[in-house]
Amino acid sequence: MVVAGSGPRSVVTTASYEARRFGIGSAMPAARARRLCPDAVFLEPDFAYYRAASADVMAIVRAHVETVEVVGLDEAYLELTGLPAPHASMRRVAAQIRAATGLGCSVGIGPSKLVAKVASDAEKPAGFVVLTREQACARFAGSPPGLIPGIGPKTAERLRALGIETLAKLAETPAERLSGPFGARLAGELRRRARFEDGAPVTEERKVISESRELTFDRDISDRAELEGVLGGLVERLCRGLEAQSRRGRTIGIKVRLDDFSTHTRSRTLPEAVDAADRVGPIALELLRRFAPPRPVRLLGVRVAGLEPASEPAADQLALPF
DNA sequence: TCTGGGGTCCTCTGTCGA
DNA sequence: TCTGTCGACAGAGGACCC
Repeated sequence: MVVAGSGPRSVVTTASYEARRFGIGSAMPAARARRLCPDAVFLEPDFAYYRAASADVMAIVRAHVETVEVVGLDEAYLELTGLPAPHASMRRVAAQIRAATGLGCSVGIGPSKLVAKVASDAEKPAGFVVLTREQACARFAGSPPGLIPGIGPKTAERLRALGIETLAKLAETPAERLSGPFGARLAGELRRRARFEDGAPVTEERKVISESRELTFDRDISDRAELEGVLGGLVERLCRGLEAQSRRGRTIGIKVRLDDFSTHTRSRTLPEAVDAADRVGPIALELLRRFAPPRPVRLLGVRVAGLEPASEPAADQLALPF
């Protein structure tokens, strides 16, 4: 089974383990997935349903653990420090999630978020892996650096070019050798992560700092008026969302992806935060007109950043005469 | 056959005021 | 009064995550 949109440019949201055996994976173009496995059952994603299921799962998790850091729809870090029997607790949580929702989950337990994350990925689906930092180092010594969250395809490729193909090799590579190509900061971070050293706390609150709406067209658009019409619709959608959440922001931005897949952003920061379409719209429009896409456009997006609660009325602010 | 949507964070560069 | 330095901020691009 493959979950993917039906449009000509849709990508795979996820795929069952049976489908993955055909080489199908997340973010792959759906057209390619169809060629790899024409007999697969293709389903349209239903994010409203996933959000509801996610809320059910997270409610169960929160009933057992005080500090929960939710990362996306299907993942969360739980602070287990202080729990009398953390392993037994997590077995109970997993069993309760399955009983209440029919959904399985993978659990990774470790001294840090990094170890826990890699442990939980190690034996999907329905894994239950407990590791110390030292055990993680030993178990994944021969694994490629890309196993570590934060080391993506680009960084992995650059490491490969340096002859670094395993986590053990990365961990023992002198900082000086890495700081040339990666800079001192990233070099240190790469070495630390390769040793599974991570002190990041489990933080309950993830503050939202931007919100956006974007759309990839079924066919590239060159017509200015058509683009401006689409932009207006995106602004309406975005601002309805912002107003519903009582959020507003100071930085208005647009995103344009051209037919050569190059991505361009333009933004402007205002003296005061806004959330209404009649404030955001004209600025987005001006940014688009000024950018004047030099090639057919494949994707158009609009974004409001520097978000703050819209609750404080402007009357609270002192008006200084100039 | 190409490559979504919604986010965060980092880096680099330019500008401006202290 | 002029100049150099530094930090904050804005803007752009890119890597990465689910």
